[in-house]
Amino acid sequence: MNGVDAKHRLSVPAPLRETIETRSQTRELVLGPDEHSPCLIGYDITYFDRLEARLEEEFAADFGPGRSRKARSVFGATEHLKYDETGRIILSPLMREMGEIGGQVVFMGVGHHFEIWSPEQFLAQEGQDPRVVKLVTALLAGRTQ
Amino acid sequence: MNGVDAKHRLSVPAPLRETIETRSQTRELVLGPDEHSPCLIGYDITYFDRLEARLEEEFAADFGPGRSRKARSVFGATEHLKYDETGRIILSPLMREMGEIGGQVVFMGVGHHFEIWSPEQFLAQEGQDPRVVKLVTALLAGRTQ
DNA sequence: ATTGAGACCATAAAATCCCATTGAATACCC
DNA sequence: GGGTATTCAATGGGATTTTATGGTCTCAAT
Repeated sequence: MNGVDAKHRLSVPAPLRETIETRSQTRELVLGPDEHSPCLIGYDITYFDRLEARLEEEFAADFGPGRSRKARSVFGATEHLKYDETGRIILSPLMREMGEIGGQVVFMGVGHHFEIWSPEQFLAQEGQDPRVVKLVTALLAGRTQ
Repeated sequence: MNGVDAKHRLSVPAPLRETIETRSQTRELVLGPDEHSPCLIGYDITYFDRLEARLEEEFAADFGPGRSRKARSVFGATEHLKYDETGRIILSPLMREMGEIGGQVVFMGVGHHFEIWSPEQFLAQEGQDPRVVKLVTALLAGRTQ
């Protein structure tokens, strides 16, 4: 679990930075609101390209309102963030609001991308896996890492 | 049976390391709590990739909430750990807690992945194979192999 | 002036590396 | 075969590096 300080800075966990950098060769990530849950999702820019390609594939020559709607939902509220060698990003007020983010967050890898959760918000969700609930509960209780 | 030292280091058995390295070409493994038993499960990253692929296959173009929930349950409580040439990993407090791990552990291969048990926890489970119980009992009593 | 972003330096804790020791299993030699 | 070297796995301890995070300073925009 990582803290968000008074300047809204947030350290991206080093292992995550490593995969981002090996995948994309940049110190850059894309953040946005999740479609279904009160959390943020993040990924490296190569995955961003994949999302674009998927949209292209799905709609092809169709430039109707459906495409626009989908594009807005996928890309509309995203931000591209660079982090320096100390690995911190700055969360904008919008991101903090959309992710319901307070003073602490949990990074959760979910395969191709990752999620950023407020631990309290995570535990408030129905139907989470009990193992992950246990993990987040332990994090909240201060049993570290 | 291997010990967990004061720095929470744990030697991964050499034969297991060998299979991990031939399978994945890395000195890296994924650890997480088991779904049903109080133990940890571990696997190499090629198996991790397979889990990812299976998720992709199962949900395909479906990006609904079910997919997110499944991804969180599969990947959410896992850690990727590297080990050096001496073959040791560091067990985080959370992993020790979720695997009910104390000062000693038993590695148990179960096909494409392996399990890490506290010997006491293992013996406390109902319905274990008597031969394995005998083995773990012997290990606990100090009779090696 | 105030605010916030961004660069930079500082620090405590934790992870990682490196070297040394033990001890068991195997190879070797007479 | 019996005894002895040799290898390699597991582990202990210290030194070193990395990480997460706090603080300061500058600059630009408001």
